Amino acid sequence: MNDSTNKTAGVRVRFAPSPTGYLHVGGARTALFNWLFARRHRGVMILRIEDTDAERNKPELVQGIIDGLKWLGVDWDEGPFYQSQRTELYRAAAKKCVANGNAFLCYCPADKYAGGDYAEPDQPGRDEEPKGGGPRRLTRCTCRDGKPSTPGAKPAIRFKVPIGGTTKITDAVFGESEFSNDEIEDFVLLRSGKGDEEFGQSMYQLGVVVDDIDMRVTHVIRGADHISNTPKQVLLYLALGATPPVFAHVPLILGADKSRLSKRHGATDVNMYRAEGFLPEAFRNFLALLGWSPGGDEEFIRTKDLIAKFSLEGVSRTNAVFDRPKLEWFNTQYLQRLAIEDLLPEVENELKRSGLWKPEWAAGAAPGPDGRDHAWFARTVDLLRPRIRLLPDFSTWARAFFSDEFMRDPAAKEKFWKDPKVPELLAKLAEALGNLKEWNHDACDHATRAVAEAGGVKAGLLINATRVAIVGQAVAPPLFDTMVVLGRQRVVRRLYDAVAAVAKA
RNA sequence: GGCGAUAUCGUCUAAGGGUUAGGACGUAGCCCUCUCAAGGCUAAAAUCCGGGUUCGAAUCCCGGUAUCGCUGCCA
Repeated sequence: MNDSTNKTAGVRVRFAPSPTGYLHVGGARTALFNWLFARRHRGVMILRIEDTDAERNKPELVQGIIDGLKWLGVDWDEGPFYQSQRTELYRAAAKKCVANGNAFLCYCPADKYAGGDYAEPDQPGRDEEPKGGGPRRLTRCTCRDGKPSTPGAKPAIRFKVPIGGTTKITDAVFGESEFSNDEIEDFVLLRSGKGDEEFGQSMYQLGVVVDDIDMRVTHVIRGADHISNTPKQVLLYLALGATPPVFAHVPLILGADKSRLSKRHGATDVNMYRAEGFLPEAFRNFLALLGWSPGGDEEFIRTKDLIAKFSLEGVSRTNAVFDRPKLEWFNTQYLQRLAIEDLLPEVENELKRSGLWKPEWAAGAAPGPDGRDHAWFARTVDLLRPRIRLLPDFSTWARAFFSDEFMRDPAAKEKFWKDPKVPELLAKLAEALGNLKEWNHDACDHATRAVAEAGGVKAGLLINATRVAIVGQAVAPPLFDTMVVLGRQRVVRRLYDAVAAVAKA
């Protein structure tokens, strides 16, 4: 393939999103690959905002992209640079191309060759209009021979693509491919000026190349949708007297139906996964394995190992389907396997968000009036975590552990309070627990089983009924661990409360 | 339509001429068990089709098909 991994000295990569939307999972994956590559080679990661289309860009979206990257843990060493602030650089480069005969002034009307009505990416019309059979666009503009079609109009600058011959591109993941120059149109470098401007903003092809040269980018790692653009860019590098970087195109991420991932496939905005309560490291691990493999059988790969193992050679050439169930599996794995001190801050944030957090649970804080402190918090989270799927479950599913205001699930009552002996048993248990000399797992265990036996029922019946009584749910951690963590007072109180609740019903 | 690329279980992928084609998610069953998870075990499940090359092809070559991308004064 390529000796890209040998050229590790001075690796410089960039992630270059366009603020026309939120941070898409595809973009996030591209950002992650760039970041892993940079960190792997102790190189430099650059963030560049490609906002040269005033019509479509929304500056307020930049913050969302940055938030998404930060959540993902992808940081950068240089930037963010904004292309909208670098206009002069592009104009100078375009003029240089005109001067050295590689570009020309084009006076054609701006919409002369437009392929049709381009709707927003996620709207239905998009894929239908410009498909096959559409209007044939130009490859060679007549203006290149100095024959302006509309003299007097403001010109754009177009690249003068060589007639005949081929342009070869080398890609670290796709290998070599060759494009016939006659298939490459005379693409626009610089938009025509509006008002009293001589020229407008740069087009994509010019902007990337000028910036990648200026920022000394060594490896261009980006989505495979740019493969077809690459020959144009190679031509531009040559015209500007520069050496092309190593290109590494990464396969696209598709939806479950194997079509391009879009909103109708569900969440595509990275920030939605944060909002849903996925752990960033789990998301990162999942994303890293979409289109890349370390070669072996490992799947649970911590970030530092991701960095150590990442290489362009391991990048696949086939598009990958975004498989949400697997993402969820990664999340539960991380929820269970993370060091407890790494998980605690995430849970703290979640409880703060839902208003259940108490300051005495913070590290180093004095215990609250009920004796609960940071150690209690850690024990409780540890007890809860095997059953948690997403962070918000701590606030909803596990609410009874953090608050005395909780509801008992009607279905759970229906299932485990059916037996007419339940109220009497719960009352007896409350009494027995109240008299316990010690409050620990085994003491609770013995007391509970004794009450069940005395009442002539199987222990399981009482245990399940008690679970519903003290946490309100059919599903919770093992009962006696739950009792210990809740504390005697709460357990006894909730048991009597349950007896009353049954009586009322 | 043209050009480019890709094709291994439903999904993510390993195997870069010789393996019973491996692992993971999901699915099904069993074990564990106070619920539900987790965990353990087991099962079903793939080399797009057709030609070559070769003693031998998932792997190399050609054709077909399918899919994806590009084909904008979008990025």
